[in-house]
Amino acid sequence: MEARIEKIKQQLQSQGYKLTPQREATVRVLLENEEDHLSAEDVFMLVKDKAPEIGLATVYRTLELLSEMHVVEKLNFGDGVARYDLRTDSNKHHHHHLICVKCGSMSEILEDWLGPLEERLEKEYGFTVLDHRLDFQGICAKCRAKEAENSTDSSNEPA
Amino acid sequence: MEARIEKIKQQLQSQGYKLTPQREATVRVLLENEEDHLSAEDVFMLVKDKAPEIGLATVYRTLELLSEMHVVEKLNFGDGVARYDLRTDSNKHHHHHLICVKCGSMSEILEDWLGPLEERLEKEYGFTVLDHRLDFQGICAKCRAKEAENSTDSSNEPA
DNA sequence: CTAGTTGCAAATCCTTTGCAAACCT
DNA sequence: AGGTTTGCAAAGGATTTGCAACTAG
Repeated sequence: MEARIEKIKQQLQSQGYKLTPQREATVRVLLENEEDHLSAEDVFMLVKDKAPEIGLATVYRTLELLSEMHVVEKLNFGDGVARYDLRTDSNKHHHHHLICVKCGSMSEILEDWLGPLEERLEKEYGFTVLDHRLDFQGICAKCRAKEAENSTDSSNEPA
Repeated sequence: MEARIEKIKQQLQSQGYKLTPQREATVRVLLENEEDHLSAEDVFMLVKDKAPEIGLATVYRTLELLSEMHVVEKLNFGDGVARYDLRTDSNKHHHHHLICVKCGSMSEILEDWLGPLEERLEKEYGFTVLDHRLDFQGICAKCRAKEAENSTDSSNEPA
């Protein structure tokens, strides 16, 4: 973990930016919550534990800076808040989301199923893919099970 | 076109809603701009030509209503504004976007390349797919050509 | 030192909401 | 006539920005 912070520090400094305590605290929060998709507000809450005097604006500024430097990726699901993910490596972060419209849960498929499609885009459309986002909205296994037990079966064909 | 409006009118009425002149004007704007992904503000501007007295709030309310009725689809790219697309049919609207990070242009691939993936999700994850969104970010053919002519070639490997 | 950075509060942007008046069916 | 819908303006939530004070390198 210290190594990753050091690396980020280098990246910042190479662009003339400083790794302030606030920024370091923010990065640590992101490192400690790599599995989640934290919103700026989430990050703010968590950072305040480490550095209570930090302001929300600073968190926003830091996240934006890190985003520009491709240290984090700014994600956007349909819920009106931006979410931030630490990038695994400096380049690709290909994963897919399964968003359940019933319970709001979100899981990930980390496999990259899109390689072949990207090749087609390159060939058929002349489009160079830098990144992609694939979100599936639907009903998760858990909610489906719940539905099945509650009502015997009366949802699919109201016609 | 009149037929499609009539159909939407029916849908509204079947739920106890009315097709008011403002709503009709809004739907007409959407029909006349099916190719675009209009924001609420865009729609508002265009509707004002037909019905100058309309308010922005009404446009928002209408779009939300149409969205709930699955007449339009509310799209969300990362730019802080919701965009609205008329649905081609009442159920599936599977298309993919190619968003160019250089010029901001967006084109669509209407083919549905994801059928097989959705089957895998159903089988391997027990996840029922209702809808999906696949966005590719990258560089479009036009910008790539422009890049190639401007600089001879010096962008890929800064290391 | 001194340019980059911070915290606060005010400002902005998009979207939603309260309410009385106006309207469709 | 009665519930819906409208327009306005004010409220709301997320994010940004101005600015004087502060600090990392």
